[in-house]
Amino acid sequence: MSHLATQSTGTVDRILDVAERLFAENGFHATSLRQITQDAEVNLAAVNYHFGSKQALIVAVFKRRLDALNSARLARLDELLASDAPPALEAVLDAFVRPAIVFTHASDETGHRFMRILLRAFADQDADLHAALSSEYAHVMRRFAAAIAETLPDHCPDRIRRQLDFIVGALTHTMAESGHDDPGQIADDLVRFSAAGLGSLPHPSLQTANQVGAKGTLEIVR
Amino acid sequence: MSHLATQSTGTVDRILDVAERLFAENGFHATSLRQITQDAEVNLAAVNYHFGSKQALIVAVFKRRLDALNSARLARLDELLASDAPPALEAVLDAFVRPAIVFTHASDETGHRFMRILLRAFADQDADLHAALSSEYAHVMRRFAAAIAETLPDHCPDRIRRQLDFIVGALTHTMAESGHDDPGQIADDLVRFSAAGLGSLPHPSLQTANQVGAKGTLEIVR
DNA sequence: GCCTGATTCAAACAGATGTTTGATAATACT
DNA sequence: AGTATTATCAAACATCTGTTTGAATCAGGC
Repeated sequence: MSHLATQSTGTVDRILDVAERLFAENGFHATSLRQITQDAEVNLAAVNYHFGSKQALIVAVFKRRLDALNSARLARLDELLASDAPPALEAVLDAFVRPAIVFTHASDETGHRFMRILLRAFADQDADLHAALSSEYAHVMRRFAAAIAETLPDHCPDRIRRQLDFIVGALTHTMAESGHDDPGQIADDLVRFSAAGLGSLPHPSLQTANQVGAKGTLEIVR
Repeated sequence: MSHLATQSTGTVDRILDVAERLFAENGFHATSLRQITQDAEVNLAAVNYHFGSKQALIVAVFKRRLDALNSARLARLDELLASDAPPALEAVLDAFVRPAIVFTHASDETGHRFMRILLRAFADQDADLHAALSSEYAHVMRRFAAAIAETLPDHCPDRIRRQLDFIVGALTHTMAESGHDDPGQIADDLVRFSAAGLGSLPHPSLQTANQVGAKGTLEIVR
């Protein structure tokens, strides 16, 4: 018993909040359980009691926020697909990009903090972390890749998915580094930037036999 | 005495090589000096003797490779600017992107390893590291931003610099995550992608008064 | 030869780390 | 009521961390 089965006090939430902040500020390894439990005003043993280990705590911190972000993305995508007309490329990209940007620039610093953790997760190639996240993220990325492929029917889906990696990189980097600029402006720029980039794909008619083996990010974190 | 003043045996080089590998594999904090010195077959105290501290070793690992990469970039940019005709946007972007991609996909795994460290440096917002790198990188980024601004004379330089952040993000992410695909193909795609994105900048004529305060990545690591 | 500086080495230092333990307090159930 | 489960707590566990020390070894100059 012990792990996972509880929903009682604010202890586990307080741990998650403080851990999220400290992970973003100092990194996973550099943040000690004593630091977390002290700031959260809980006992040192509470982390191992409620989560099982430090590693499990890291994963828990991620899943909590990622669920919200991806839900927002998919909600916007569903809304797009519900209408009769096929969605424009810009609209699909906007559904993917804007929720992330908006979340990052939330009034409190929560979003910005979390996005720096996300960038860290890309850097730290932590096997457990990737495994935990891929189960959630894979679904989302597949749906967006499919929606984009539908707006660019002439193009190879693998190629599109590779380009999507560019967008993810630009988005992640921008979210982690950007200051307190106007989030709407940033989202506008990135959507336009990405749409133009995708639109510049050469037509497959003159495509020579090139390998698209492409073990890109898609297979690692989504 | 002690620090920095030596160039004797292969001890310091052996430490740098092993440290670079382990930092890329496990991160800075997760890599211990005992691990490094054991793999390098040198004494534990050698790191503190030759570099002064673990932090100084981290910086040293970076500077060694970054010098080579940025030199290659600037050499290609100079070559471009030397010709009479003003360079095309794609050519400037290529001079920035391709050396990084090629270096990342070097025959040995050195390049790929190092690029994962670089991504880690973006994630870990280490003050000392940023300070050490900015002194070198700032020069390079300023020159490329200027060259790009010259090929897009109508546009606001601040805006261009912000777009350059998108490219850096896409490049860094791609280099850190991409497998053993064809590097030339990746560079081609990214250059075309970036050029199209930059080319889609709206003309300043209809530019409303929007702030471009933009404390982007440029000021942090270059 | 001897001496001087630079380098290596084994050992110890002082602390921080994640995790476990066993007791204690709080809560829920019957 | 009383019993069982859940949660919190202080303390200790074993291990790892970066750094320092002082003696041993090597180099080259005189």
